[in-house]
Amino acid sequence: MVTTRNTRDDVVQAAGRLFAERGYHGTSMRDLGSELGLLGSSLYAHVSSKQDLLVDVVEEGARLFEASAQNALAVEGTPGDRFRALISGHVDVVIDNIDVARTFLNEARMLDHEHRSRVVAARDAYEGAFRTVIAQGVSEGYFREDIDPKTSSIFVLSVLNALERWYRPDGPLDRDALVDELSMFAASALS
Amino acid sequence: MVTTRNTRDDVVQAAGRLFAERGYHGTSMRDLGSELGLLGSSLYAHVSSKQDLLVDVVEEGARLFEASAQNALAVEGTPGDRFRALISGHVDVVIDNIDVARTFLNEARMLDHEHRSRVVAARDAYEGAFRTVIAQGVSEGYFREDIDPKTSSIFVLSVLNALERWYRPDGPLDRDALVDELSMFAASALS
DNA sequence: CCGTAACAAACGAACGTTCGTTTGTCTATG
DNA sequence: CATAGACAAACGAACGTTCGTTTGTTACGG
Repeated sequence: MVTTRNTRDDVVQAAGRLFAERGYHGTSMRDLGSELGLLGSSLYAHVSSKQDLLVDVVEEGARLFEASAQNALAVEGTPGDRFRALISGHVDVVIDNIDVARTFLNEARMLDHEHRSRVVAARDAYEGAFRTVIAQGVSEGYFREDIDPKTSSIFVLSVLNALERWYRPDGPLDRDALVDELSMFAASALS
Repeated sequence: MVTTRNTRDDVVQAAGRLFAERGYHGTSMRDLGSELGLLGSSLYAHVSSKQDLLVDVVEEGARLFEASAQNALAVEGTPGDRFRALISGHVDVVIDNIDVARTFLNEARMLDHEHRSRVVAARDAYEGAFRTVIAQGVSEGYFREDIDPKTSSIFVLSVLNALERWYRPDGPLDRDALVDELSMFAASALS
């Protein structure tokens, strides 16, 4: 008989899964316990509060997106290369961490003011990376001159963030096809 | 002193506002009562359950989007004209009924199976309208030949649905500017 | 190598609070 | 005067969390 014991990371991961599926307020500590074969009360051996779990999941999401943006901004080559790196990195973050990404995108507003403003700042910085690269693309002639980097970055991020809503691992588009389709769509929109 | 009494529509409208802001599970009947200057229990003079309120709001959303799609499909002229009508109608629905739209887009999954599958069907039909018009555009030479109407409709709807997340009535883009920017972006992406 | 102390993980009961909802009563309006 | 709207009290269930305790594993001194 294999009695696997749970670690804190198991709890955080399961929390991400349930928060993504049912929402933060739609998930009870007893729900979360059941998911791990535990009582709700047993979770407090690993975490200090339910809010704490949300903080952990959302901050991991913020870290993942931030790292992806930093990586893309450092890509040498044309603005088009960096633009594609932003898209490729975003796709990787979402499909490799779908629960974290969904919780980050949908449940961050349930955080208290302090933590939420940290997340808002992270999101603004992430959008700033897109704006920067798009502005580079405009000034270097890769994109149309009449596009507004601010508005365009919102539109492009809209398409990327929606991935969380419809992507299925067993769907017809694998990672590479997804990046191709998204890059083509977004690049065409700006060219 | 004007003590306006509340009607059922007042309750549904306030429910839409709170569901949009805090989510269905993040809104209590006492919260909703406070919003109207009532006790939570007083709401039961108007509705039979909290779930009922969600059904009302979400179904109104479904009706609004469906009507908009029907209207756009009936537009005479080029596929480009119908495509712009789809976008224009979507923008109108969202900015004129922001709370209903947000609840429809984000809280429909909290419905029980029966009602949710009705909403999923409505959403599929709405996406179908986009797919149809895009396919017309491809076969009549308005859009690129190598685009997939199914994938493209998802991408275009991603941009439109995200409007709910960042649109502010006092923002720099008014309705017409919004329709212009979105139509330009989407049409460029497909051309 | 054995025995024991320390520890982390989980239990199960209970806490106070909030939840959605029901009930019976009052009040104002048409 | 009938009725719809609101009140206020109360219901049982569920909530997040705490508590004292038990269990299984790990580390170490003799």
